[in-house]
Amino acid sequence: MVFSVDDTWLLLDNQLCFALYATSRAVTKAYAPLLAPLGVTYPQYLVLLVLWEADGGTTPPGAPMTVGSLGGRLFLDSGTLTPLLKRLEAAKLVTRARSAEDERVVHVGLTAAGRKLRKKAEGIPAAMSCALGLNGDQIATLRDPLRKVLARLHQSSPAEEEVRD
Amino acid sequence: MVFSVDDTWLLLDNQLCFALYATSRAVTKAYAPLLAPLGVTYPQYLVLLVLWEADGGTTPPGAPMTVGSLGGRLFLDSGTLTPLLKRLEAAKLVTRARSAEDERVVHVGLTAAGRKLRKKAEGIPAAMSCALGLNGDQIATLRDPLRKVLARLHQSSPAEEEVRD
DNA sequence: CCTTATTAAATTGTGCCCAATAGAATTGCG
DNA sequence: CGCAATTCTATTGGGCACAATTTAATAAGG
Repeated sequence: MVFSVDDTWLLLDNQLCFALYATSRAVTKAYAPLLAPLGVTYPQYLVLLVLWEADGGTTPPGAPMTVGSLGGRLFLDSGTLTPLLKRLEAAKLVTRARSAEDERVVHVGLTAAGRKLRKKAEGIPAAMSCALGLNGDQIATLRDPLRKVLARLHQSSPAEEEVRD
Repeated sequence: MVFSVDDTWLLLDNQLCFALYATSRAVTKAYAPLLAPLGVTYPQYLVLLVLWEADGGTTPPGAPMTVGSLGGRLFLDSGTLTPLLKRLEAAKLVTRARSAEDERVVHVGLTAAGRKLRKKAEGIPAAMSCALGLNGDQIATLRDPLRKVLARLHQSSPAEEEVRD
């Protein structure tokens, strides 16, 4: 039995991209019950992860997070982040304020409630690891090649920054 | 230097789920220039893949595709598919028609233009393989564990079908 | 039969995502 | 300085994704 390359590669279940697309959606759905107690969506949770990190232990007042730096970490632009941050602000988890030095910039920070939410989130990674059926090694084994692909895609289509040759 | 487990696992760049989420979005974006000549989006392309398969060589008139069977393949429900199929219908690529035997069911089929589009799509998998920087083996090595995770997630949260014990 | 479940799609409402554009502030340069 | 590029955020508009509800048709049980 002979298949043409095209026939085989066009089959949905042979495609990596579809596996990626479907799994990503399924994972996001799997977060819903874990995030419900926190009252946030998965993209909102990602914003909080970045803010918790920036807020973190050593020398807390590093450069404050902005819409742009958040977008740099999450690969999202203001078109997505602005309304999302407004919802987090309405939920009283984050603050948004124009920078005094540069009025173009909007600083994003955690409220006390937002900081406090971190405690309730600490069990989530372990719960997801269990839901996915993967241990730490297996997670790394899957994560690292994905980050390689991601880096390559961002290289060929950089998120607006200068491309150095 | 000692990190608590929670600290390490909450770091964005350690998370598999974020790598999945970010890579999936980047991949969808990478499809845009490849799909632009066909005039469809990535989810619309996925629907066409399923229809092309069902339309395919051996014994063409297998059971006709329906909104439900399409959703079964793509893990999407009518809330997503109905408007998407209406757009594909408006683009004259697919047909939608109530089944005569069961008026609840909507048959989805390809128009001549939809069938013809397959030719223009045949180069896409190879182009993506190149854009991702992965050969066939590497694609399989990444795809198969993703499908395992996907299967597990669909098992714990089945898409509405009966759960057998 | 005839009523009650069940099923398939469609609809509604909320929240992403992203491209394109617009506004406003700042920077660079002549 | 003055003004043209640049930068940062917000806005607009289209297209997913999904939960929850609705509508219509069929199946099942008494």
